[in-house]
Amino acid sequence: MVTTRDIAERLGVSISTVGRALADDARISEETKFRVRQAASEMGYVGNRAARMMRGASSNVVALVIPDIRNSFYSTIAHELSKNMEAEGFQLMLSETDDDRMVELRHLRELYANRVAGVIIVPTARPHNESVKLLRTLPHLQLLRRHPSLGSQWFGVDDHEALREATAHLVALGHTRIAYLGGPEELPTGADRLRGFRTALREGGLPDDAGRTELGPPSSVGHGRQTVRRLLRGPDAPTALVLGSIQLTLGVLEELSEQGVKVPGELSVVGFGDEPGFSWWGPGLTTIGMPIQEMATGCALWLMRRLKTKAGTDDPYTSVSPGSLILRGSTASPDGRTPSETARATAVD
Amino acid sequence: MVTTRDIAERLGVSISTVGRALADDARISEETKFRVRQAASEMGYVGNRAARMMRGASSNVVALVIPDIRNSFYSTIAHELSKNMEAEGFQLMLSETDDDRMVELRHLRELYANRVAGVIIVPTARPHNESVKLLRTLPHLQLLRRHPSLGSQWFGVDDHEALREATAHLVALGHTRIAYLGGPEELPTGADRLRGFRTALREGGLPDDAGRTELGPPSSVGHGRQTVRRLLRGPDAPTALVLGSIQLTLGVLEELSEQGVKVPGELSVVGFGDEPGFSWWGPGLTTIGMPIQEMATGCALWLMRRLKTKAGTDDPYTSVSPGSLILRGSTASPDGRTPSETARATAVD
DNA sequence: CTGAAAGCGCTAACAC
DNA sequence: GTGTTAGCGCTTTCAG
Repeated sequence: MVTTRDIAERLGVSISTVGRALADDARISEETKFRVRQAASEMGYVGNRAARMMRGASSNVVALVIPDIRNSFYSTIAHELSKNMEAEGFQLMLSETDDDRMVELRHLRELYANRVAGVIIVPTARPHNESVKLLRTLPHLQLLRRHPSLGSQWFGVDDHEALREATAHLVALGHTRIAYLGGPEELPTGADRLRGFRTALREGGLPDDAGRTELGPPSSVGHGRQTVRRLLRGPDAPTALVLGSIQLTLGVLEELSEQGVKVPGELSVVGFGDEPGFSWWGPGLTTIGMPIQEMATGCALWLMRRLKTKAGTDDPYTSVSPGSLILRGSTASPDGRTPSETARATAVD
Repeated sequence: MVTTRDIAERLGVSISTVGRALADDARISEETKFRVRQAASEMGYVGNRAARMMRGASSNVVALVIPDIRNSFYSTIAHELSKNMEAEGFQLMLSETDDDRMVELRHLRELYANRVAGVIIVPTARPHNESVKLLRTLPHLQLLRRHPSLGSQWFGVDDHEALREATAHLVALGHTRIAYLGGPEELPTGADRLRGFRTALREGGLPDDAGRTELGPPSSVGHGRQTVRRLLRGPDAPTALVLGSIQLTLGVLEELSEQGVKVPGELSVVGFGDEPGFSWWGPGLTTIGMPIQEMATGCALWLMRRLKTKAGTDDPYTSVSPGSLILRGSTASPDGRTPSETARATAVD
């Protein structure tokens, strides 16, 4: 492991001359700088960041704390962050919580021990008290989910509006028995999406029992499969289904394919997110597209700026990106007409 | 930022006593240990790993260097590593190279500057010379791709056999114009897969011009779309297609869906990898399943052991996991019979 | 059982 | 222009 001292000895100069030369200090002659850089390169010198950090330099590591990287929302975010940060010389640390607050805490402790420069976090439903304390002393940013105790720097999407729009689409088609399958209410996103669903029903003038809600683990494909199977077996089976998470959507699609359920004939479906396979599923999945990429880029740029300018930019900051409903073939009127036929019929009426 | 010194001052003991108490040194009385731990906890003390590293402690960070986390192979690997490492108190650094050797080099420099404990890398086609040097001084492990200059610690899958098996399946069905679309030959995986394809043709007794190979960027969905479009337009359009990368498969599936190509009627297709949507694509995609998860777990365990036991376990190590052909509906004889019909026919013949 | 002191690699006063 | 020195937070001799 070659150090500045090694270079100094070899060149017969002092350690600080080497340090200054490498830092391109104005007081060092060009010739010395050249010799030092030459030697450093030859000897394979790479500065020790641990030592620099002890001298007050800040880390160049930013951590991303998320439930599960296999969820494409999060891998998109990780990619976008990584790309933007690499350009600025930052490295990305990846911490998966599996939505377990104790795992989250252990990660945050490690991140703090490593004195990371910043943290971008999709918090668990109820972060541990110590997690909150740790984050208070670290530049951080919440993503998607927003927990009041973790400050007011937040980048997310308009979950309420997205679900409202998706549900309103089904209401407009004439559905009166609509089910919503999404994450638990204790997650901020889960609560917002559920509210959006209910808002649309209310605005559509539907009675309270028109909507049926099934909440559960948002990242469980299996839970999606089981729930949709149960929903369809019941006596008052819904004629339409709105999803509130990618993984649940994946489970539902698998199950519906396997059972040979006719979509949109027997059931209209609105998915969540827009995965590669969604467009070729059955008649094409009508789904809620989320601007994850844009959000992640914004988030990266904001944090980079925050970290570069030492300034205490701790002002509340909120960025809400809108989702968009992508219309394909999986939704139709309960009587079997397609959306366009319904539109025409409505126009004639 | 609270240090051991702060604790020492508050308790009126020396810094070394605090250090020893926190390290659970045998020479410190239980009472003192208790008081120190109490104070540390109250004051929110978290040890500074940078300082520890300067005293010779090793980092608890392992880096994963991959082309693109959005590729589900890599996100699965990242997840599996993360899960296994968290249990051992390690953190995961994520570095994306975008298959650019200069980006790869910049990442490796940073990783070295941060003195990471180890590196798990899916190398670019031709790593920079300095990258090779850096890796030599760092415990590392190659994943999937294997570059001779980067040592002989490698975890991967049997690409040759996987493609051989997939292609043999098509040959057995009676196809005589088979196309292979995969990554460039300069990637070790690309070369192996291509060889597997050719081996199967040869073993099937097909002439050299039976196989048509299209090599290109393995992670470009768009390239997959364009190539399949071009292939199908030609005069000698193949009757079967084997894919050699996930992203290319995604592109091909999108394009075939969009163009309404009849599968397996007009074209038999064998995909690469097994994504959620592959089972519900058209008639179900026959595809090459890769045991990525098992490989990643093995890889994590191996590296953890290697890092825990300071021992210089630098013996060559190679682990090859076998892929498996998953039969669904996208392959049939060129004359339109399904695989089972062919089997029966063959039996009768 | 506990304290004093040295030193890891680097940077930044403070000399000359 | 360059050298000397101190000190970041921690561990680890070496002394009591």
